[in-house]
Amino acid sequence: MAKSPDNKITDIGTTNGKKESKGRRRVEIKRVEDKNKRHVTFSKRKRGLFNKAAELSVLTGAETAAIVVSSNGKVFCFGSPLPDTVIERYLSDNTFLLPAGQSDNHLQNNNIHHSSNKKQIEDYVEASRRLKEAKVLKGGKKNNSNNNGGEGGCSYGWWERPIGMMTSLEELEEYRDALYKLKHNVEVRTNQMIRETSPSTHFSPLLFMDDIWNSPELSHGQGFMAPEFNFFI
Amino acid sequence: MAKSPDNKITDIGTTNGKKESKGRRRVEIKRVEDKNKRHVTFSKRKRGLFNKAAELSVLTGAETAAIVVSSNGKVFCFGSPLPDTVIERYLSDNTFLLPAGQSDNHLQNNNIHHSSNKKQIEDYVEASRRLKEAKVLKGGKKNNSNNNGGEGGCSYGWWERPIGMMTSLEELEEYRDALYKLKHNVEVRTNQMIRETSPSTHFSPLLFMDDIWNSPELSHGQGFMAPEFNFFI
DNA sequence: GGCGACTATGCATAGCCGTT
DNA sequence: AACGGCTATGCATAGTCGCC
Repeated sequence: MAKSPDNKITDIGTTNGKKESKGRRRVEIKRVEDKNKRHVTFSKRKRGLFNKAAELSVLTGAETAAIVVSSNGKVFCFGSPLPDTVIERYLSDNTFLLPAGQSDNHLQNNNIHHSSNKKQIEDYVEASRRLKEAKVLKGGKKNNSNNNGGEGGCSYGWWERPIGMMTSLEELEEYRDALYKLKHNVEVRTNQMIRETSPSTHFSPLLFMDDIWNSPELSHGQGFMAPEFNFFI
Repeated sequence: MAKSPDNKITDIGTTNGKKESKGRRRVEIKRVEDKNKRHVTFSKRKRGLFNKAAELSVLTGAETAAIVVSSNGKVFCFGSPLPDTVIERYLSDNTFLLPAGQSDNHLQNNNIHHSSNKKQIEDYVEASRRLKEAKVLKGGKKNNSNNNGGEGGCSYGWWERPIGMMTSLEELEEYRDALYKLKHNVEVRTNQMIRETSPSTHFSPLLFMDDIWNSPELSHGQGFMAPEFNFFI
């Protein structure tokens, strides 16, 4: 066990303890206020993130992409096939269930969520950390639904949440029923359209996607990284 | 252990076999051949990747998104604001795609767009975006105080809206397929919940594959995870 | 003061095992 | 055959120092 016996995670800054070593110290997951340190952290961790993405890709054969936008608005990306390839994949597989409403007018879009999101994600990461710690300290069986998280209210509507976040059976069943209706609706409409238009001649919604996948010039590149990566690490 | 002079991940294979232990062992970064192990690695590392992305976001205030597509084709994603938000940022940052390049570091970033595919990709992205917008999942009854400013006040369920606005057959079919997937997701989840229904109306320990990420207590909707996340991991 | 290099350490995770 | 949990360990990285 690497941890010291008096592993008190919460008091890193030892009140009167010895001055710690020069090594890595535990850091709270909240915004780093010092601008300099923040930038360094950004660089280091961005690199680490991309590395992880690359490794995951190689190890498991998964396609991975990571996008990072610095607080200055600079965009960095990594993708195992090309970032765009993976993103296309995401968009095509995920056209449903997304909160949507993210308009196409880039920066203009002043989604109110954005600002409040920061705080929430901080809370959430912090809470997850505390949960993990609690588990470690207790060392016993997992203590689910413990009060670590503290805060309650979800600020997202239930319809915006992934299925896994729907906690009541009623919600799920209601949702399922709604989907049945919608499915039926769509099916009827689709068939109607098929009848109205032409036979099944033009069935290639994602044709060009395949073109991209199979393009030899694109597939040999393993893990693409934006050039910026090289000088803003 | 002393630091190795070169810690690039590519030199990992150098080490000769060391002693065996139960702890983590050095692993070469190459495809894991054993299917089971590969799956486990995928799950663990995907989780780690998302965690890193979240932390980076909190620490530095950056926007981050990560997309992972398993070798089975299942799509998982995380985004600090919503994944789509970050992706939009990324996509709209590709200003160099436009006739008048302006971005500083041009580069062929992930520029696969020079080919004839470019237009197609753009069209596709645009189409999927429109499709997504058509599916704005808003206006459900249920709670939610948090009236997100978007376009909230639809008194009818979203599934009751006319779908006549979808003008192309492709869109409809894609939509239908998406619904099938989603329906399946919901069904599986519902059944799972019914099976697990416990006296204590609260969260079942088995409820979420990734307790940290999906726990309603902890995630508040920030750091959005794709629904598919629930049945693969 | 930004950038690299270094160092000590926190954290992620490979392998295993017990449950479901 | 997926999942949660454990343990030991590799790896990432916070802080520091030295150089530009």
